[in-house]
Amino acid sequence: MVQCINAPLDRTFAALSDATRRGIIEQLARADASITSLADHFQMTLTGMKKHVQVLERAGLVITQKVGRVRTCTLGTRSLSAEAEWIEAYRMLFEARFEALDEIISEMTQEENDGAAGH
Amino acid sequence: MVQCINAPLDRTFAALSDATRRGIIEQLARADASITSLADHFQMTLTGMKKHVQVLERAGLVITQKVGRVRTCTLGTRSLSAEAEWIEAYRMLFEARFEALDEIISEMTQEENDGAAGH
DNA sequence: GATACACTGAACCATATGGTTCAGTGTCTA
DNA sequence: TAGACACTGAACCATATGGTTCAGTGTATC
Repeated sequence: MVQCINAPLDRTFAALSDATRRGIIEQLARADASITSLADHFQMTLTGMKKHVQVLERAGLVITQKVGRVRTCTLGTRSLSAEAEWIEAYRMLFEARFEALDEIISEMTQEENDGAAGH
Repeated sequence: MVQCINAPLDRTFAALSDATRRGIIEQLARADASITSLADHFQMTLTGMKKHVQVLERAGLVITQKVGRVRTCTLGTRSLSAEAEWIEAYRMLFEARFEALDEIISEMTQEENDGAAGH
């Protein structure tokens, strides 16, 4: 196996693959919130919301703390740097391919011009 | 519902949440490959590999073309810009929170200093 | 102390995911 | 034309996901 098995990356991308969870993150970026208020906002049962929050928590994107009977959700301490890095690396590869293509094209153009000069 | 339902974002993040699929992308960044060669590289059945490639294809990350009996997989035309933007927006929110925290802390320090000066 | 509130856990359901095997179909190649 | 090769599709399996209901447990509040 060549590919690196990176469970945190797995979990984070999986956590981000759901619109509700991305919405929760956007919501928490504005202000901390309880499970109840989030469930209310996303029109979902408490239990359903708790599951989403757990997924986000496992991915390190959200931190929760229970005080009294209220569990407050806060944006986590991770800045998604590993994920940003992966995507950035991909984009660089992607750009590199186009640059390579550009090179090939310019080489071809060069050859064409040389060929034209030769005639 | 406030959150934006963004199916492409869903599909891309879901596609990236699997280490094998990230490996396939890395592999295709080096060179185009057939289903067979990918299946071989990742020690998986052809059928299994085809499913992974289909997931990547649906997410627009990979393009495939069948010539003769060989289906060749190429890196897609998408540069993951929407995904990079989402993550960047998140990181800005994240940083903003720390800046706000910094402000609060500096305000607190200011007050402390003022208090010390008052004594 | 009764009642309402906020969450929790178990159980259930439908569907998706990640993999397999097996039986084709179509394409090279000797 | 026979055989090998590359893929495809259906069927199956175990597990995960995204949701629900229902029955608690613990905490505020009147």
